[in-house]
Amino acid sequence: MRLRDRVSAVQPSTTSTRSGGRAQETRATLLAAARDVFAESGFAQANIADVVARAGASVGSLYHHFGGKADLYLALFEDYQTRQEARAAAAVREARTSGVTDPVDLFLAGAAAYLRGCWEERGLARLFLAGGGPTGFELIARRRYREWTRVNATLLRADDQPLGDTLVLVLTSVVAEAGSEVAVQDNESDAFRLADEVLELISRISHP
Amino acid sequence: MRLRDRVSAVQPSTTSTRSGGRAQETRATLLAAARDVFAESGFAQANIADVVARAGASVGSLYHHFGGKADLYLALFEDYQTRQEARAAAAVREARTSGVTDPVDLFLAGAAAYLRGCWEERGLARLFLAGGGPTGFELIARRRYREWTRVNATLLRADDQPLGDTLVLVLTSVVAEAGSEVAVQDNESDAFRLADEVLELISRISHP
DNA sequence: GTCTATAGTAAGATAGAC
DNA sequence: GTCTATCTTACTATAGAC
Repeated sequence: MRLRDRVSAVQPSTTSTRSGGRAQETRATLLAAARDVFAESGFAQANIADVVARAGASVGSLYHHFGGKADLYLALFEDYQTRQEARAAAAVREARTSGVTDPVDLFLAGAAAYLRGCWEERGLARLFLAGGGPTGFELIARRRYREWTRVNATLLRADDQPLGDTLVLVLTSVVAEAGSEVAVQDNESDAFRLADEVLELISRISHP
Repeated sequence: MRLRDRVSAVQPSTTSTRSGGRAQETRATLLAAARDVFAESGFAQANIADVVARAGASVGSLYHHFGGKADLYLALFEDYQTRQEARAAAAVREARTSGVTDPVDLFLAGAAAYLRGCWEERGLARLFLAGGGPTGFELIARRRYREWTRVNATLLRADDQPLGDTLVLVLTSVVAEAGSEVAVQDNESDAFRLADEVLELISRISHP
C-alpha cells in the first residue's frame, strides 16, 4: 500500500481517472521482461520486439512508458543501484544500532549486504558486469562507482587513524570484484563461501 | 626482418608472388584504424565504414583479411593480451635473473610490467575495460582472466608457505582493477603513482 | 493507455571488375 | 589483393485506430 503510493509519487499515474495502477503494472512487466532479455542477449543484441513479446505487451506501450531501448536499460540500472544502496545503508544502520562503532566493521556490514544483493540479483549483476550498455552508460556507471568510493572513504575515515586513499580504493574495488565473482557462481554455498572469505581477508588487511 | 618472417609464418602471404608484405601492411593499417575507431565509439557503435575510411582502405580489403567486424575486434584483443603477457613474463624472467626468488616479489615484478603496459596501451585497455564486445567475447575474456589467475597461483605457490586461493584471487583482481584505474588516469605521473601505491600495498598485505 | 502496421534508416556483408 | 557498387536484413521509432 504505502510502497505503491511512494512509487506513484515518483511516477505519477498521469491522466488515468482512477485506474488502480494498470499502467504501473504494464511498466513493471516491461521492466521485468527487459531484465530477462537484456540479461540473455546483452544490450546491443537484444531487441525491442523480444522484450514486448515476453512482456505480453506492445511496442507502442513500451514507447509510451519509456523513451526507447536505452531508457529501458537505464531504468533497470537505476532501480538496481537504488536497491543495492538501500541494502548496504540498512545493514550499516543496523550494525550501528547493535553497537558496532569500528569503521571497518561498519564497512564490512555494508559490504556483506551488497554481496548478498549481488547473489540475489545475479541476473542483473551479470548484465551490468558484462558491459556494453547504451552510449554514455559507462560514464553513469563510473560516476556511481566514484560516489560509492567516496561514501566508503567517509565511513572509513571516521576514525582516530583514518585509512589512506589508496587503501580505500583497493578495498572498494575488492568488494566490487568480489561482487562480480559472487554473481557468476553456480550455487549459493560457493557464492557465500567466497563472500565470507573475501570479507575475512579485508578484515585482516584493515585491522592492524 | 626476423620479426616479419615470424609474422609471415603465422599469417602466410598466400599466393602473392614476391610482394614485400604489402598485404601485411594493409592488415596492420586496418588493425590500427580499428583500434582507434573502436576505442572512440565502442564496438556496437563503431562501423566498418569508419574503419576503412581511417585506414585509407576498402571494405572489400577488410573482408579479405578478416571475417568481419567481430573478427577484427577479436584480433585486436588477442594481440593486446599477447603483448601484455609477454611484458609480464619478461619482467618475471628478468627479476629471476637478477636473483629475486621470493614468489610475491616475482609476482610484483610481473604486475608492475602489466600496469606499465596498461598505461602505454591505455587506448586499447579502456576499450576492453568498457565492455560491450561482440557476442561471446565476455567468455573469451573470462577464460583469459582465469588463466592469468592460474598462472599467478602457480607463481605464488612456489613457496614454503603458499598463499591461499582467495588471497591469490584478490591479489589478481586488485592488479586488474589497478590496471583499469591506471588506464583512465589523465597523466603519466598520476598513473605511475597509483600503480606504485597499489604494488606497495600488495607487498605489505602479502609479506607477513 | 494500448494496440497494429509501417516507415525509415543504418550497416554488415557480397559480387564482380580491375 | 584491392576496389566500388549494391544487396539484404534487421530493427528502432512513429502514426494513427481503438
